[in-house]
Amino acid sequence: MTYALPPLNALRAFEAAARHLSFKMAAHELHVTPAAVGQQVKALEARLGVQLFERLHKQLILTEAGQAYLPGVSEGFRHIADATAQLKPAAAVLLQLGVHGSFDLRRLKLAEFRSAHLEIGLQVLQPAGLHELAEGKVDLLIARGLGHHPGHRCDRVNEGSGLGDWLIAPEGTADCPEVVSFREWLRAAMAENPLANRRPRLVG
DNA sequence: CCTAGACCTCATGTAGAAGC
DNA sequence: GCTTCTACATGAGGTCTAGG
Repeated sequence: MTYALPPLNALRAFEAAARHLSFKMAAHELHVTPAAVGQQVKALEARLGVQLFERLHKQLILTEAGQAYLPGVSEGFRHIADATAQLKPAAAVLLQLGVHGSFDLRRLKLAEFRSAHLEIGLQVLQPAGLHELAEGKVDLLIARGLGHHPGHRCDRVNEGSGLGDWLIAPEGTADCPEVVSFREWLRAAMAENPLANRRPRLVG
């Protein structure tokens, strides 16, 4: 059996834009530009022959057709997400951790973290910096002395010591369960080994 | 009224993949 | 290797709102 489906990227753009009622917010969620979202939605409308949004200035409104279409599309994506979650492979989530060069990884006891969180496949890239985070090469970054970055959540993981080490994660994923788990683990490990960030050491 | 900011549209260019 | 298609980015421009 085949399915007469519109392009899934266009559906994602529509679904995100309909939820936020904003191309800009949808673009932020999907990590593309507003123009890309607008083009995807426009292409979807052309393909369906139905106008899904009413474009007002500084405001986006779902047409009746859009309102009728949205629940089914959202439900479809939810089904896909559920089905994906039910696969439950050994490491359902792959987490790429970037670490600045002078950080001593050995005191973090990552092997214990991996044992405690079998559902998380943790991989480490060192040295890594904001460049790697921006390019998406890493999902999280342990950086030194850098506490504020627009669009990112920065949590200090070793209170009260020098420049400090910060765990930086994109706002969109900062509250994901696996990220929260790692953040808590990191804080606990840093509290247990307060000297972990003071001794530059090459690893590898 | 003027200006800045916000948001979207449109035209154009780029990059990668696929088909020939 | 060339062409086509898809997806996306960039930059200019239009329109509205808010503030001075």
